[in-house]
Amino acid sequence: MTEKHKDLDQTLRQAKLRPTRQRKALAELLFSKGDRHVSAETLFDEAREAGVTVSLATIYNTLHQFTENGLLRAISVDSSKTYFDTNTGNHHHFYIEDRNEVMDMPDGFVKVENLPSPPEGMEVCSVDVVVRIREQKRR
Amino acid sequence: MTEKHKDLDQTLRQAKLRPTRQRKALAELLFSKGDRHVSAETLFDEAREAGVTVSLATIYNTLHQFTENGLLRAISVDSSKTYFDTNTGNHHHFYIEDRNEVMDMPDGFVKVENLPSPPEGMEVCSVDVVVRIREQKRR
DNA sequence: ATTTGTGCAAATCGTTTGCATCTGA
DNA sequence: TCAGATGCAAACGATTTGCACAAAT
Repeated sequence: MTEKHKDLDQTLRQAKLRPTRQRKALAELLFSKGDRHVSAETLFDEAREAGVTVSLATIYNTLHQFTENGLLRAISVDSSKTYFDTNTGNHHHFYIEDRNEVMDMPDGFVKVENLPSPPEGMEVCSVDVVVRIREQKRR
Repeated sequence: MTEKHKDLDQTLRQAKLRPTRQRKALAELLFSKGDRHVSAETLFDEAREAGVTVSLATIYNTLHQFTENGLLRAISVDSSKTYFDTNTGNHHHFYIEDRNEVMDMPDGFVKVENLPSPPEGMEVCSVDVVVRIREQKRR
């Protein structure tokens, strides 16, 4: 067993998930090439291309389990598909409207100020900023 | 014909939409009681309760036409349903997670600073801030 | 041996579409 | 009159679910 595989096993165990063949394969696709944004469908295609056999149902299960266990973060930019971000840190997004694509914003300095406090008895889960962008119209 | 109806006709004409029975009824539901957030389904139910006969297809058509013509604004807070806001001005939202409910944030002072500029050749359509909130866990 | 995960196909949910019919200008 | 609007039911795309079978501890 390679080093890489040991790491993946670790990651999965830490997330209290059994390191099954499918989960290891998906974890590798997701976490071994920097920050990524996937949808169930794109990950499914990618898995197929990589020769990994997984069902779409398992892709959905896995994405949700990874999200619940802090390995992924879900983002809603568009009301039709859910995207998952491998960067779970505090940061915001660009959303390219015509291309249905999510991009991380180089973070560390975006600041949201003067937020009104939430209604009585409510607490803040997260503050999400989405900057919708499109190809510049020629003038 | 009442004053109110004349106003609605005006609004619709300005939006280059024929003031049909359905559109007038929906416009009245939407615009005669302050700022509101509806989904196709909630508006549909509301219309039924008000004794207005409209099909769900027409609800969807109308919501989209109103949006394209600046009478409504679409918001994506949750990746499953689309919500429409009768407040088309520049403002942001609270989203109550457990209740699937959108609330306007009292605006005028929320500031987003230090936004990185969009990638070359892209322009900003909008900057949307969503603060996700939930009932405070008792301690 | 027991618990947990997987795959398939059917089911669900929000939304869209095609098309025949109706309505407002 | 006739472009534009409406309603219905069927079609859709993303996601979920039920359940029998397989794999991990």
